[in-house]
Amino acid sequence: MAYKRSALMQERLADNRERIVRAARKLIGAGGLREASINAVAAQAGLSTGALYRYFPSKAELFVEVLNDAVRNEVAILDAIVDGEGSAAQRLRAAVRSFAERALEGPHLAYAFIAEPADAEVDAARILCRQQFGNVFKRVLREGIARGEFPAQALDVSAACIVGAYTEALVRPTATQTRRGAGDARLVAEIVEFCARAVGAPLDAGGSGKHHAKTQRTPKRKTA
Amino acid sequence: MAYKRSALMQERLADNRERIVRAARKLIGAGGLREASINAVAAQAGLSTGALYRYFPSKAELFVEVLNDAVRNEVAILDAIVDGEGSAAQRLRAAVRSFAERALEGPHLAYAFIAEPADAEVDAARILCRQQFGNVFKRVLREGIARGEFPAQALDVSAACIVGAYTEALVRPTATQTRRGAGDARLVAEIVEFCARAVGAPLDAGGSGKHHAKTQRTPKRKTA
DNA sequence: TAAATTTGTGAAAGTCTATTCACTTTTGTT
DNA sequence: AACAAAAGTGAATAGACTTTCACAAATTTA
Repeated sequence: MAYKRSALMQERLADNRERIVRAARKLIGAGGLREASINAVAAQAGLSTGALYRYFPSKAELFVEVLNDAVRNEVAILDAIVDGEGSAAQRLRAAVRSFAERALEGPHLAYAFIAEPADAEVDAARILCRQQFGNVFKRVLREGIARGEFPAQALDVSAACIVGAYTEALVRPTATQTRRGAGDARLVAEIVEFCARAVGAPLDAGGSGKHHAKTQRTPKRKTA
Repeated sequence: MAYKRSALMQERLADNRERIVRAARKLIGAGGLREASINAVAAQAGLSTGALYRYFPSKAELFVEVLNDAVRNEVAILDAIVDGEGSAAQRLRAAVRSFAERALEGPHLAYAFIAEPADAEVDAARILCRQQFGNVFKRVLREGIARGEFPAQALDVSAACIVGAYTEALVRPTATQTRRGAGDARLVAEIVEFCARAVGAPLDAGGSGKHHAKTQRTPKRKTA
């Protein structure tokens, strides 16, 4: 009779797949794509190299999945912020801050996902991801402009500039091995204000942008 | 008696070296680091692979030299603009515009130099280069703030954001295979205004930033 | 428990490219 | 011209990977 996977087996397979993805994400987060060789990923996941190929046809496809997972998660968070309460300026600030804070938690991951190139295949996926980030910002911008909060501007250019601005500002210190923790809050605050000014948002009601009511709490990265 | 290189030979060797560097730059410009294999560079330079190693000890060192050459050239241009006439805001705009325009001429080159990672060695060199770009912008910012043209802000963060903003805005369309030429002027103008607003510069006297006096002509990339 | 089928293993094969090196050609000295 | 030294060649080497595959272990059916 035909072979049928038991429920338990189903679960174990799904679990393996999950563990592979997580292993890859962890390694990328720790040391960029450079550190995430197939062997390393397999070892980290507690499987043999060969087994990996039962779950993913190639390294590239594995990475694309890792990328998409992470971005889906990220975009969901940003979406929630952008579709939330408050003025467009407030929401824009909250979105930038949220993204920046999480990026600082896993700098290599952010870098790998936004900038570090790999196969053509992965690159293609990444471009779509960047656009997804851009789209979130475009939404707030469009709304802010419609409401008269921001001056008229090219949405796509501004959105791309925002993504680029904080990417660079976040990645540079990473590369320079700057000590973590200390100046992070200030760094994030400055990036937020840079972006706010850039889109022509009015000054933050709370003052200089350093000590103001925390309108939106930044959720932690999903762990499940 | 000891071997002594004739003047003619000296010249030819120097010429070869130069040709290798140019070949590498050309290939990188055409298709990024990916396309610039040692074999390809050698062929493009009209030499054998082996010969290349008489001029450079490794691929990484060759790339570092290409990078430094290009950046030195670029920074010199920006320096001239930043140390020139006019308000800080005008000079900042001119610098961003100049950089953006030249980057659009060789998009892959700009990308490879600013973002595309390679060996640790090349990466290290690139970080220094980015800082050099950042320093130029920091100078205008500091001056503008001192003069009361711009509000107080973290120089290093703003400078990094500027570099990041136009990098992303310039690179994204490249990756997306957008048609060149048509929207370029608009793209550059929008990026310039984004950065100007971001540092808190007053509105451009010339209006929306699209049709205004060309205060500073952008020099072409050096060809010699 | 035996046969059938799927899953897991890890050494070996395949791939891609930087680097080397035995050899040829060219250049400089006597 | 004859010899020494340097520059140039490109096939072979080398190393770091991904990917495969013959085989072992585990799981499902009868």
